[in-house]
Amino acid sequence: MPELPEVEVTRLSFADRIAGARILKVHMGKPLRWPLQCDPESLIGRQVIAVRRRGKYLILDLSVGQLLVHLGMSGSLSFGTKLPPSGLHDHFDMQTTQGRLRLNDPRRFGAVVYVTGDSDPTSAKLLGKLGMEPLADDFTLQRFELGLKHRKAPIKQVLLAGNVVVGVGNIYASEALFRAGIRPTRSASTIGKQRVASLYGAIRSVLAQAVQAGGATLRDFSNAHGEHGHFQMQAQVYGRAQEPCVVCGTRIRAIRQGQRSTFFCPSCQKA
DNA sequence: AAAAGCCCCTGGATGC
DNA sequence: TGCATCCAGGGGCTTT
Repeated sequence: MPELPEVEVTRLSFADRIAGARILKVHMGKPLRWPLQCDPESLIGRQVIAVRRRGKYLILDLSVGQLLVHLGMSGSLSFGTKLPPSGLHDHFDMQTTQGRLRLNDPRRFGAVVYVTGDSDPTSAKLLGKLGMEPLADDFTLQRFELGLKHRKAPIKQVLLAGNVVVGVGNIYASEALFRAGIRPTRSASTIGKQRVASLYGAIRSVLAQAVQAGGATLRDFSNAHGEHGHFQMQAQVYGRAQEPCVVCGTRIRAIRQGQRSTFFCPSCQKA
């Protein structure tokens, strides 16, 4: 579920509150996508220094090592001193001196993985091939053009793949392409300079707006305070099959690309 | 190197 | 009410 905005909103909702906390107890529920890679007991006594984000991963820097947290499709984090009793889908529960951090993830595509640091092989495997951070200064139009240059696949799938630019998932890929007026099936390398520039701007502005809106809550996303996002109200094509385009009134169309649904306006996104 | 499929898993909505 | 089917915000892995 969570794309870059939801992960960033989650980070912002607990990073300051957990910073400096000492780990008191760690409990794992059912297996997640990958094992923790360490004895939970060994984390006790370590401090959480800071929470960073890389793509859709959260990185909890500990006094020794790091925890990589991924929310998968259905994961969400809560952090607080008065969380309700642990439930069926709570699969990671970490008590600290400043509150309890909990991952709820019904589908268990998410993960919490311990790594020793940036050079840990597991860290390299998971983070090493990630593309550019869309909201960072070093994500430039020139680098984006270069990234698309040799990609013949449909632009929607190149965005989703995450090896050119990270964080753009199924909702924001459709939204950014709509705002840029580009057909999702268009081969990435054949998009003209002008239109690549539009897409570049659209990716950055859509993601930034979504962070501002607290992310998108389609069914169950909430930040670590338990608050829902409302970007879904600003979605112009995602989930709007058969509804009129907000710009021209043409019916929004839904297609399948690589086992995922894509939404676009056949009139506003002609090429 | 890049592209296309296949899974992992649970639950909600829809249809018969 | 029950049961089958399809769909869902991701992405690593294997095979072309």
